[in-house]
Amino acid sequence: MNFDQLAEMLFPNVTETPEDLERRYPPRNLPEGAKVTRFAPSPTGFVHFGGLFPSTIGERLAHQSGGVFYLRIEDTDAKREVEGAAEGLIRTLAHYGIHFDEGAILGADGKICDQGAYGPYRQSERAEIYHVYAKQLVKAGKAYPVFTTQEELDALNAVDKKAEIKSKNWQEDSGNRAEEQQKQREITIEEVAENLRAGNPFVLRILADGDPEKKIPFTDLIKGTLEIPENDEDFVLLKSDGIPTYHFAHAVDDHLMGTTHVVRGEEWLPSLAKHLMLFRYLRFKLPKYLHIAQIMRLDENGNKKKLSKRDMGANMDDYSRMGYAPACVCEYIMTLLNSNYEEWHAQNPEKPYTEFPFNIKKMSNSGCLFDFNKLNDVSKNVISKMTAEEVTSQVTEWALQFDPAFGALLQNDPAYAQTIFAIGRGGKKPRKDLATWADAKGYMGFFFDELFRIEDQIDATFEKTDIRKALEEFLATYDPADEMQVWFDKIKAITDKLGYASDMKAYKADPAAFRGNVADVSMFLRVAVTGKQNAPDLYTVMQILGEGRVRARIQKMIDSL
RNA sequence: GGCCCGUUGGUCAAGAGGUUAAGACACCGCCCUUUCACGGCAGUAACAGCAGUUCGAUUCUGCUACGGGUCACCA
Repeated sequence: MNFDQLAEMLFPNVTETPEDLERRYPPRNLPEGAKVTRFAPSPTGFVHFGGLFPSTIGERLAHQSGGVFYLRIEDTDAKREVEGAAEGLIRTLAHYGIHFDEGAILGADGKICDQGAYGPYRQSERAEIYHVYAKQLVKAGKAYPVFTTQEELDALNAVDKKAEIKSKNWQEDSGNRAEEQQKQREITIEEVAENLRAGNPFVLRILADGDPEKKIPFTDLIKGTLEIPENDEDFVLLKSDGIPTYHFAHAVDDHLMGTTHVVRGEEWLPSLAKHLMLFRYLRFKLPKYLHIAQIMRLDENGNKKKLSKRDMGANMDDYSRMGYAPACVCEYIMTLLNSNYEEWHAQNPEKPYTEFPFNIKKMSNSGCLFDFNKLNDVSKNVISKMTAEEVTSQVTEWALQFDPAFGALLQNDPAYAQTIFAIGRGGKKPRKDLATWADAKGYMGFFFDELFRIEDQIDATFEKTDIRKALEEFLATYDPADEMQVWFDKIKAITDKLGYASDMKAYKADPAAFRGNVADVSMFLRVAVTGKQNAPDLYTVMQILGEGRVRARIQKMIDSL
């Protein structure tokens, strides 16, 4: 077989050589130790939690080392592509603080465009580049074409690939594959010529020289030393439409774009042998690999499952809807990424997570389960440190989008809203009640007459006449100008008048001696004023509500008794 | 089924041939407190199993079990 002749027949239009490309995309001029990483999604939908994860790692590695973080769109499968997905991806990532130095970016017109010297950054636009290397491989006798007729191709596209694989008999399959592969390798130059004349499409397959009985030692930066069986499968490099498969595009792109560290999910581990083979055939320097463990969830039977697209917590847009602040989600991701992050954060409470010395060695090599409890806790801590102003504007922004009626109330009187969110904020022991913006309504809704209603009842064990008397007495002596202590002393006085205990210690010593205590009287007032048994400090609440609202609500409660 | 990866409390995890096997979340109790939240203090709870190496193994080796991933002209 004359490989030069074959290469010319298959790629007559390719005139460039790999050397030309090397010149066009020279090595990057970066300081020692600078890492070049990328996020390389296929535009098939929204950003997945499992996608934000590796992109955060890539971003940290690059920017922490003074390197480059770029975005490459892997749109080599036109069948699965979703319109606008790439744009959405970029927007969502930016929302979570993931910004790219180069690659596919969002132009002023909201459309994708390229920025940087190593483009194009959309694989669909790089066909000629791949073909240069494809031709080289054919010339070297490392790749060969396999022809199919159009009818066969249509039939192939028609079947559900996944269903077919599942129903396959594995043992039978492995024997057949080697046989069929051998037959395809033996194609003659005449057969190629004939097929090309007939206009039959072909795929380009690699000529695998591996022996799966032999193991290649390989060091993954997260997994450590692994043993990879050599690849003996003549996998597809170019599909019949001339577009490369992931494997081929990965080798060519990450080489030309100068990627130093490939961060991707561990589901790629089984195809690593293919990539090692490609880099060897193409004489490319192998990048470092970080194969990260999957994010899991618990299924109905209590087994761990890969967090899939349909699961709650998978789509990053879900977090926006649920009211999680991006800063909280990022913080949570950091706790999952590096086990010593929380410790560092405790010691450096004021520093942003971007200053954390992210360390590959501290990354888990087993999967982790998504934990809303932990996310909520992290969120409460993050939000408790925000200023009232910040919380007000974020809650308002969230509510306007997802709870317009509530949003309108907040927007109507921003100063009032801010006073509400200032409760317990600041100081050494800030209130930690909000985990999401959506929680705000439940805690604070009663401040608005439109949302106020009696949610918790006063315990039926108390005499209605006691309640009425307490509330009436309070109205009689209530003066909003009172200092807190004066205000509470008045409540104590009412308590004593009722024959309740104003001294909690005395009450606890002998509960039977009293009909109730000052906490009970406070509870009457709290339910009347807030509609709830649990609320922030009642004095503060009354101060914010103002005399009119306080009196009206208490009167309404008296009337209802 | 083959191949690959993994397995420390309910969850995330530190650790390393000799430790009372950290810490965080969750849960529970107590204290503080007029309720809630916060805060403080304590508590329940773990090295998947079996062999081997060793004076000693959760840590090293092997096997088993379990979990996950993968086996496309998808990425």
